[in-house]
Amino acid sequence: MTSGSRTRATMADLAKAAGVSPMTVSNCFKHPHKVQESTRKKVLETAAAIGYVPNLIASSLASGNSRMIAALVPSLRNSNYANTLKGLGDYLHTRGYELLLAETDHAEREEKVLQSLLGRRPAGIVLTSGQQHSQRSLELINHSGVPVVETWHDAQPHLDMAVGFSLFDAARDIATMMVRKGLRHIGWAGHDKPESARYLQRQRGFQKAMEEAGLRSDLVFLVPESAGFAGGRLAMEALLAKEPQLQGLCCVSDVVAAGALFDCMRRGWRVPERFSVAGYGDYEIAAEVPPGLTTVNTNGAEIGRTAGEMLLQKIETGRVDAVTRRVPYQIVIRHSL
Amino acid sequence: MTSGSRTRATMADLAKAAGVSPMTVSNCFKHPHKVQESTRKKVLETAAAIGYVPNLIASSLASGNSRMIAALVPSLRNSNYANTLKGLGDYLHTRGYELLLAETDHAEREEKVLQSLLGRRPAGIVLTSGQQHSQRSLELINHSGVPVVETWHDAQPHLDMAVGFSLFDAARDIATMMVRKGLRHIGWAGHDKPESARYLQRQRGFQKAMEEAGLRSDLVFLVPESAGFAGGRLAMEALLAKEPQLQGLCCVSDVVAAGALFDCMRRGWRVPERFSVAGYGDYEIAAEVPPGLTTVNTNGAEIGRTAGEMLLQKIETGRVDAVTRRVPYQIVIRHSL
DNA sequence: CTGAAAGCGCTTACAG
DNA sequence: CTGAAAGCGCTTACAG
Repeated sequence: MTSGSRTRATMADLAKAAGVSPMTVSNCFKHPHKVQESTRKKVLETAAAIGYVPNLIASSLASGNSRMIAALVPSLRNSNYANTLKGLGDYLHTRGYELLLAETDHAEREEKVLQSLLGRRPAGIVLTSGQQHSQRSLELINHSGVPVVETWHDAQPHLDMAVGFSLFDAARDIATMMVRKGLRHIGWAGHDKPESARYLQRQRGFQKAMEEAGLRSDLVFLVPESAGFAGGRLAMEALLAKEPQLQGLCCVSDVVAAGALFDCMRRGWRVPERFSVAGYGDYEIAAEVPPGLTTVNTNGAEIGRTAGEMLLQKIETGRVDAVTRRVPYQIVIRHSL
Repeated sequence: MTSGSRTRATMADLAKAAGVSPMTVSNCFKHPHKVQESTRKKVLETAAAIGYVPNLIASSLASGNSRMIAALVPSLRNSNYANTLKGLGDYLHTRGYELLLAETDHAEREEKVLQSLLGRRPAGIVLTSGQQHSQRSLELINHSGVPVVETWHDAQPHLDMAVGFSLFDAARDIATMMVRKGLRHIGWAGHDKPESARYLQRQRGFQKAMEEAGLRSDLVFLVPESAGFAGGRLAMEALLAKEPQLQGLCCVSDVVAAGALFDCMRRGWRVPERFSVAGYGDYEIAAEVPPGLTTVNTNGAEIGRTAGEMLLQKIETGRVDAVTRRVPYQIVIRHSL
């Protein structure tokens, strides 16, 4: 049942059909108050009757506003980014903007992707910084003059605007919570990706909490990001070898934390009686892996929505209330500590 | 360090700078063979020097091809869809197309989203059918005349083209595998979403395998999709009550299967000696949850890439080799059965 | 409240 | 191989 009229009605067609000029049609959609009630009604009815759908490409070219926001994400598989994209997309939709998406895990590819995206003349760009951006990428964006917001970023923006939360504070808070439970020998399972400031900030937050409590802050083991759940087991093994009295593990992510919980199950250790585990991210698995992972929810959707708000404010008014915004995180208490 | 020249160089600027006509510039990019080597070289160099980025909005309007593919997905959190999007996006990028993304979980919202998207004049549409599409949605698409491919779909396309795999076959194959392991009492943990043919097809595949083996095919329990991992536990409990000798559980998804494995751990049941579990989807968790979940990999990325291929073939040549394509699935053998 | 006209930055037959 | 000209479907001052 494929068919479809290949020639869509244009604004001129609609104008003729409704017996008005094209510009009145345009006003009916863009500035309804400028046109008389009865005229508008007639135009809108005619539009529905002939199935008129405004051509936003022509609109973009004529108005200089594409109403498209380009989003670059390192990976859709990361549910944090997926949430950010959902928060962003939902917000944009309510404002009549569309999402132009590109996934780029490599910095080199990022430049090419950016080139293509920029050709589309997006009204704004959302950078989700799983990685650092190359100098050339920054130049491309800068030269384009398109407003940008960096997400999952808690420092000063590299470019224009930024939204995120304090990775440091969040890690410190949950580590402090372990201390308050009475644990004295606590390890950190991190990732060995030195170029990622994000992981380092979390680790520093953990270490700060240990120092504040007068505890060892060197029970640190870094696993490759690619290890997935297995990273939790690797960290358990390494840190237990270093400190046999280890009572708990504070993890760089829920994936690693879930891996640690699996390892506890394997060992027959009860959680949290025998061993405690803290996660980071509040992924879906956190709620489901027994006995429930205590973790920090970093509110990805809200980060996305905030990024959208900042961008549209900048696009439509030329200015923003604040170039950096923080989105609150929450510690979600379940039963793993 | 925000700046950026708000006024970007146009093709006319570049033409003037390079001392040629705009149309020669256009040809340098679109039909390089039509222009003399030396001329082309000069134009390209000048373009790089002034940082010219072709305006694809103007290009789209003039040529009638937006080179944008609109993709509608029910949820980005589902890693199957995330993979499909990645496969699609990577392919489109190599072909100079961009991805216009929208997430819609509700059929009603889908219509509004479709309206906006269609206004963008996408060259093609990818529908990822987590749900049925409303009559109105189908009409909208049909009326637009834009080529569409439905993904994760194994029957005849509702609209135009479809790409997927046999949900039935995949489920039957993995269930048959359980039978071959010598299991006699096998249950099905499915989802109670009657409108989803997708779940039903898997269930039928399971039941077919049981019938072929002369085993009971009524050990079926449906859990709400929203139950997540907990669904596995619920199904275990219900089916064990129905058949105390239950030896294995064939699951509608890896999430449910992982939940079943968690429940086995909780019970202290060794897998697969005491109990076997089969998954569906090969999500990240399948490889990581002990002892490793045997499951079916449905090749999401390949589905996305194939969708892209079909669409671009249709867009650029006006026809396709086949309106329906299947992407092979694989059974990934680990240790849960 | 309504409209004629120019223009957004490209592409595309059509000539030369 | 190169170019002048019309046109894609809108929006936007500017008049009336």
